[in-house]
Amino acid sequence: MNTLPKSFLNKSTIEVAKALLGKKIIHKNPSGLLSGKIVETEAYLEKDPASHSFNGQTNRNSAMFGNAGEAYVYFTYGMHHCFNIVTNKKGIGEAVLIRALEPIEGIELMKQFRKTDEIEALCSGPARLVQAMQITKEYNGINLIDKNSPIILSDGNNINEDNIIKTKRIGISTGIDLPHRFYIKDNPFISMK
DNA sequence: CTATTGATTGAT
DNA sequence: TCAATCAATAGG
Repeated sequence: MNTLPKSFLNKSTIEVAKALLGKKIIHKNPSGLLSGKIVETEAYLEKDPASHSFNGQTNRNSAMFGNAGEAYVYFTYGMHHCFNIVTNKKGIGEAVLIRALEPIEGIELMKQFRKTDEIEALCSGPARLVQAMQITKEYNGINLIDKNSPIILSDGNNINEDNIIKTKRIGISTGIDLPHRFYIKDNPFISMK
């Protein structure tokens, strides 16, 4: 079970968003191991009106400006958290939003956290997977490619370019023309179906 | 200090 | 289609 090499993040945010498909997120939770395969992502660039970083660094989004491979966890809509993987160099506010996972380990725990028995509903949405994986804002800014972190990014499959669908992003009101959402073709765990 | 707005979800 | 629910941000 290896963490992703640092060089993995040494690419553009768009490239990283695509390359993350098929990789794994593992949370060493006190109640048990929780893990899932990334099946859907969205890229947020610094010059993107839909990005939190568009208007510069603030207290809320400062984690986005950290080093690649760190976590950016934010709270929104008064009730939800979302989980991002920071990309690009320190000082540049770019990140990849994880929108959906295919549950692998700790499925019974996820059912409890999410209060549902439907496997396909456990992690098929940015706020859903955060609930299922028990990610909290305490993890904002932690290093995800350090073996000692509670949450790590792990190696997995590489998805063939032919099986990556590229579309417009979801839930935003600006920048809707940018095709920065990526997901694995024919995967049943995609959000907003 | 007050008002508005979300990178959403779940119920109606 | 709409309510839930609140921190960050914009405006005065």
